[in-house]
Amino acid sequence: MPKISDERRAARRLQILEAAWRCFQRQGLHATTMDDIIREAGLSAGAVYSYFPGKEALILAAVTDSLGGIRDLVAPALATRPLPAPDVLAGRIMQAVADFSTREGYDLRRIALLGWSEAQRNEPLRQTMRDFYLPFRDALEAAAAQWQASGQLRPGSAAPDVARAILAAVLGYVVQSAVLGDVEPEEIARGIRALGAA
Amino acid sequence: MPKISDERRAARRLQILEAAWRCFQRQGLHATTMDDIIREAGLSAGAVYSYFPGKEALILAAVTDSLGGIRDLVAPALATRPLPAPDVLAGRIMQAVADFSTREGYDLRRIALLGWSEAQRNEPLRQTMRDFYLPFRDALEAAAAQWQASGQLRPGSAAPDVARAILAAVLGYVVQSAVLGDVEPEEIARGIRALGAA
Amino acid sequence: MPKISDERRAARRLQILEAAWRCFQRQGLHATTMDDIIREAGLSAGAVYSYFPGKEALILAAVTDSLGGIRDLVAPALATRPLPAPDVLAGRIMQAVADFSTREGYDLRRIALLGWSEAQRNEPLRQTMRDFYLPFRDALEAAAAQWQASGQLRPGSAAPDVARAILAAVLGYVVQSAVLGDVEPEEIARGIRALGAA
Amino acid sequence: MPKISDERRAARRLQILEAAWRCFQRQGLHATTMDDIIREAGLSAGAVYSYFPGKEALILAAVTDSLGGIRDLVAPALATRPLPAPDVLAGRIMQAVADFSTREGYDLRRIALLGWSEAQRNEPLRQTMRDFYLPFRDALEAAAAQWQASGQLRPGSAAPDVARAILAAVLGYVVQSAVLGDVEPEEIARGIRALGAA
DNA sequence: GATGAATGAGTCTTCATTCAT
DNA sequence: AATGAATGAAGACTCATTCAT
Repeated sequence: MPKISDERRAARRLQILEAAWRCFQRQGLHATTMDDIIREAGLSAGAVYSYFPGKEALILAAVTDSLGGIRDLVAPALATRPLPAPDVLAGRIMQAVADFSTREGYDLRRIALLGWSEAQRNEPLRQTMRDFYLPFRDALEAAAAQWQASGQLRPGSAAPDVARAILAAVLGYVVQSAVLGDVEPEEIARGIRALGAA
Repeated sequence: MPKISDERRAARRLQILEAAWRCFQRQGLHATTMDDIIREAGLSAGAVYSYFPGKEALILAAVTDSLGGIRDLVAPALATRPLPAPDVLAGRIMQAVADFSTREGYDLRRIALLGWSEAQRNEPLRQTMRDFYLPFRDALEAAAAQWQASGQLRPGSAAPDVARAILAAVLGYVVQSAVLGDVEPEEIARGIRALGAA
Repeated sequence: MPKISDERRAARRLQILEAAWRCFQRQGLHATTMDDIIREAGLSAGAVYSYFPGKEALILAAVTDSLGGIRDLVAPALATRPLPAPDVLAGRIMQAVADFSTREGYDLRRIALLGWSEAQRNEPLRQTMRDFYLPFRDALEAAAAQWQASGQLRPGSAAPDVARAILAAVLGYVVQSAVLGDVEPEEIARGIRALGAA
Repeated sequence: MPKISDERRAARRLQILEAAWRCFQRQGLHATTMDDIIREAGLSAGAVYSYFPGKEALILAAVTDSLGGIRDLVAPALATRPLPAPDVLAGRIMQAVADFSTREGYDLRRIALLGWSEAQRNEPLRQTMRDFYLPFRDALEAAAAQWQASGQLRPGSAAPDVARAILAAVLGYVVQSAVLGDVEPEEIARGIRALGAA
């Protein structure tokens, strides 16, 4: 039989990954069985296993790709020049995550929670996450340095602290939104702004 | 054996719950088998099942009790008078969580992540969390109202927004700490303070 | 502590046995747990085990006692003199079983089915049943001999065959009644009578 | 493995069902473990569970199929024309049951007892049995009407009563045979004949 | 390349029985 | 004598993965 084209292979891979996303988000990582994913993808067990060596790999790929998706969505906000004020930037990042989440069938916030949880005991996944969040925080730190230079931060403050605070706000927005469900990016942004006191 | 005293019963219950905590934190909620917990508790299967009707209940109890533990630790910070400035209060709350986590064998931050993840598809657990976080956020809102009254917030800001922002910072600290591991409460607090610009 | 009186012991035994009857009839032999019986009897596990060595013994005792109960109820019918005609006698026996079954909480027919089933793989129980049914059939055989002598049976017939046929009718009534539930002793009796053709 | 043919699927199903029959008959319904059946069938647990959703279904299928087997064996006796006399018909029906029972490894009489017992607390099974016995009794009633018409029953008798009496005899034969083991269809038939008195 | 039937180790849970108090 | 907490050996069922066709 003729080899399948690379293009077809990539499409198949994505088909499986999206099926996995839908299942993971619906039922969680562990409650999702390979059979669920196989059926959702409309393929055979053998087919799925020829694209991914196992469930672990599927989880890792699903999370990695999600993370990649966010990176692409968040990057523009970070690259905006002139750099928006801290509260505005944070708001835009959170909004990007929220927008990504409204995509048909994937609520990124839910997947993020599942991934964080899983990363506690899944070393490759943990590493993947570090590889995503650390550069992201570094980018925030660079932004903080600019704010500092332009006098938008309290004098004597440290860029790493600011980066950590803003990252916390973003991650915390995701948790709050997934668990309580009644928070908007704009509210958090306004709250941050409010803290910038008299 | 004759009827066991209420005190002994409670001690046994705690013995099992602590074993479950240790296991959950080590291996995650689903990767932990009842057998793991049973062995860790040093009891028999039947004994464990006579205190908890099943794994689900054990998960719920573990998370609920953890949450209760935090509440007790965090309450003093919220009750401090005069009320500390926003960044100081947030720092104290995060510090309380961090302190709780150093207790022998339970890292509360890890359990929190597991719980948030599980709450996505476990309705009783989700409700338990709402019952914990909502009043906590209300308390933050009350604090925000005081800050407003004393002119510590930017004029025209809304207390609910501030409460959401601070809750996000605290939750985000937990995520960042669990996933990246290189964040201290103090750093986030300083970062928040830094945002309170000129 | 003073020894319990024999009378009290017997009362306790009966209390347990009746609890077992009710449970067995409600849930079947195997679906009934010792705990069900213990709770139904309102005693402690230890108490029940001090009267019966185990579940097996409880089953055997429950069935044996049921059988004894029938024997006592059926005996008068067999002893009636002058001996009633075959269909009348069969009707009276079935009626006795039906009457016994209306006693509060024990439907003997149900217990009979459970016992027959269990006897397939429980040798002591099987033996107990043989010890009950064989003498009963012998008594029927004696009756048949009398019917023969008084010309109430077709000439040339054998008393053992008649005894087997009547026993079959009685047992079959129990089955039919338990499984289909719409049969009365009187109907079977009339049916037997109808067979005594021209 | 590619898709299995319907034929092979049916063969596998039967293989499992026959294994279950053998186990049930040997050890009873509840004392038979799924593991027993799995080993007897020479398959894996997963294979068995892919053909039957659980033990309950296996019990129901085993009994249902047994019942179907009898129906097929008994039907010819009921269809014989000219219709045999009541005692002869009853004898043939019982003989059909006895013949069925000598088949390698399945004693239908034992399975019948197990099924009756189980039907007490298993509603689907109970319904299956009603669906089998009721039409069978109806067929007997039709036969009784013919006997009546041809003057083979005592004048004034009712066909439903006769049907009930013959069904009782057949069921009772099964019980007597399973519990006491020393009864032949012919004996019961002769006994019934003997009751047709002078 | 693809299929999906089969595998079997592993999971949660139950329950008859015991025995320290 | 009585209690009822504790035991632990099963039991039913699941599911990631493989491989014959």
